[in-house]
Formats: sequence, C-alpha cells, structure tokens
Amino acid sequence: MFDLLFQHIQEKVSLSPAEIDTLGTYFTIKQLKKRQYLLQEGDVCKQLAFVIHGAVKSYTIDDKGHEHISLIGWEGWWISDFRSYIYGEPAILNIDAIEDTTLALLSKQNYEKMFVEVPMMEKYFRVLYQNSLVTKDRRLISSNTYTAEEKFKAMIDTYPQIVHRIPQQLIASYLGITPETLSRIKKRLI
Amino acid sequence: MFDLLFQHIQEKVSLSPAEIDTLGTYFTIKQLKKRQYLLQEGDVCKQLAFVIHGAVKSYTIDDKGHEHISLIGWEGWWISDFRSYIYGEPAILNIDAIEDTTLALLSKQNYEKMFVEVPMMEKYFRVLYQNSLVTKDRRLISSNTYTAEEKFKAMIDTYPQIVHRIPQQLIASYLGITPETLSRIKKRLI
DNA sequence: GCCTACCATTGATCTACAGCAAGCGTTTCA
DNA sequence: TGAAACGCTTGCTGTAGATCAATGGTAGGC
Repeated sequence: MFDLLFQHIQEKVSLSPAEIDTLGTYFTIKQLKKRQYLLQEGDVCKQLAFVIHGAVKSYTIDDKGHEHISLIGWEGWWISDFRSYIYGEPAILNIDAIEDTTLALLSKQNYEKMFVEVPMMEKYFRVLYQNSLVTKDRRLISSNTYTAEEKFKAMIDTYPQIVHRIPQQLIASYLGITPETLSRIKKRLI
Repeated sequence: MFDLLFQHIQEKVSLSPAEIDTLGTYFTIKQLKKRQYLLQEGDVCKQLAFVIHGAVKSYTIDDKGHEHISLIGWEGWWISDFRSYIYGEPAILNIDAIEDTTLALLSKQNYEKMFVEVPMMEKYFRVLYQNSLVTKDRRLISSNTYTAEEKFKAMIDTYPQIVHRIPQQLIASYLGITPETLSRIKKRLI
C-alpha cells in the first residue's frame, strides 16, 4: 500500500528495513471520491497528504467566489495547507480530489515523532523542501514576469502530461488566468 | 562576526560549543558595496549567503531589460539562486547589494560536508525551508489572487519597516507592478 | 438512452495596470 | 558646489486579459 511512498523516500535517503517498518506505523490510508474534500478553509489542517493514486488540488476562494488553484498534485506529490499544518492556524486553502484518489496521511504528531525516531527523515524532508523551494521560486518569477501565453508554454514544457489529465479550467486557475483566456491562447498556438 | 548567524541557527536547533566551532570553519565573510554583485545571471551560484548586515536583492531581467525582483533580504535572511546552487545550473538570477552589506557565505561543498559532520543542521535547514515554503506559498497565492493595491497592503502588514528602508521602485518590482502604479496606489491610500 | 450538468469555445465589451513622457525634489560625487 | 543621476509623481494613452453572455459538445446519473 505504501510502496510508492517508500520508494519516493528511498530515492532521497536510504533506510533500514526496521526504519521502514517504523515509518509504516505513522501513516494511514484515506480514499477520496472525485470532488470530495480533504480540507476545508477555516479548519485546521491536521494531515500532510502523499498522493498514492489519483489527483488533488488545493485552492483559495476569493470574495467574488472565484477559485485560485495553488497546487495540483498527483502520484508522488505531497499536499497540505502547510502554514495551517505547521502552526496550527485555520487553513485558508481548500483541498479536494480531482479524480478518485488514494492518500497516505501523516498527522502533525507523527510528523514530529518521526524526526525523533527516524532522524534520517530530517534529510528526506530537507531535500524535499529544498526541491520544492526551487520549483516555487521559478513559479513566482514566472508569475511576475511572463505573459499568460508564456506561462502556459512553460507549464506544458514542465508537465507535458497535464493537458491530457487535468481539465483546462483547472490549469487556467493554476496559471492565474481565466479559462476563456487559456482557450484563446490554445487557439493561437495551433 | 558570525554571532547573528549562530543566534539564528540556535533559535531552531541546539548545538554544542564544539559543533559551533566546526560550523564556523564552513563560512567565509564577504563585504559588498552598494550596487556590487554577488551573482550574475549565467554564472553558477557557488555560495549560499546569509545577510549579517545590510540588504540585498535577487532579480531576473526580461527581454525588455526590466528587472523583476524575486527576493529582498536583510539581516537574518538567506539568499541565493537556489536551483543553480543545488543543481549546478547557470543562474537565472542576479544578486546585488541594495546597501553596503556583510555576508556569511557557505559553499556547496561545505553545505554537503556540514550535513555529514553536524547532522543537526539537517533539522535547521529542514525547518528553515519549511518556513520559507509557507511564506512562498502565501506569496504565490497573493500574486494570483490580489489586486496591486491588496498586494501592497499585505506587504506593509507583513514588513512594516520595509517602506522606510527599501526604495519604492524596488518594492514595486518585488510586488510585480510598476513604480508608477505603486505611486498612484500610495496616493489613493492617503 | 435521455436529461442534466459540466466544459470548451467564441464574440463583444470593460478595466486594471503598463508604457511613455515630462517635471521636480534630492542625493551623489567630481 | 554645481552638474548629473536618481527616485518619485502625475497626466495621457495603449493593451493584455477579465468579464459577461451565448452556443455547442460531451459525460455521467437515473
């Protein structure tokens, strides 16, 4: 059940079988149906989620009721409202399933315990966060520098599979543009 | 010389005097005059820099020659082209000094050595990156959701001192707007 | 297998912000 | 100490992308 997760971890650090066993006790499995929530704005985010199968999105909703997607994650991605998870504040993000999804969940309590009992996980998360920062830095630059068309092109360069899997209105929201604009861009690119 | 750095580290993890001594051997001091470069686009970023005194900015330059600031850092901030530093790719960022600045530099080699010889630093950087991710997540949401005025308000809420220290055109660039727009927003807010 | 809900497209209009240019106070440095 | 460079403001105009609205296609639930 946790194969993908352990594989993902062992790409970054090496663990003994005993450590793997210990790790296994920290996680629980959760199934989400398409459109089902993992987290709703205002609640405290109690779980860090690793996607074993399926796809999820995290997003805010503004005053006008518009969704702004901050992350789309599928197999091998971690997702949460990080600030809420770490500091116990009410979440500003919603997280729900784009497809039927299987998640591995890690509670805050187990997160902290894990670092004490399996110190090698400090390295795993240090490297995971390090890579994640690299990605977010580029995304932030892209968001402030590029036109809508350039952003879309950069996205299909980075994630070519995404257009076949994720509805275009979600991609538009992730890029910070409207579905109409994305539609017009696609037309222009053909 | 490294007092602020060690203090910063010991807020997150506790280190023995021996570990502090070892750490001290990894860092070198660098002085930058105002407008002097630490890193130029195209070079490989060899150093992770911690600001001991002064202020620096990292930015890209687009086809039209416009600066887009990705980070402004002062005392207690880390700065680099992270992707370049980690993966050895040519940097897309420029980094230079906004004021006369003193930096503590950590080479990639010492960065890796540090994690082997002072494993507690895994935790320090895990927590540092964790916090940094929280900040960048919010900034990304802000960038895609808010109007220019809302972004500016959010910035002075988060960093009230910034308007007294950093020229407004740099703040505008950091927010992804033009200096003219920022000027008009300020007028509107009075 | 039909009905409804969802999704992409396209056209017409609107708006926040960019771009350009000119003017003015203030720092900088020969 | 005076010229030059710099930073901020303000007015005018341009434009990328948002918004609103209508249409057609496709997929999932009963």
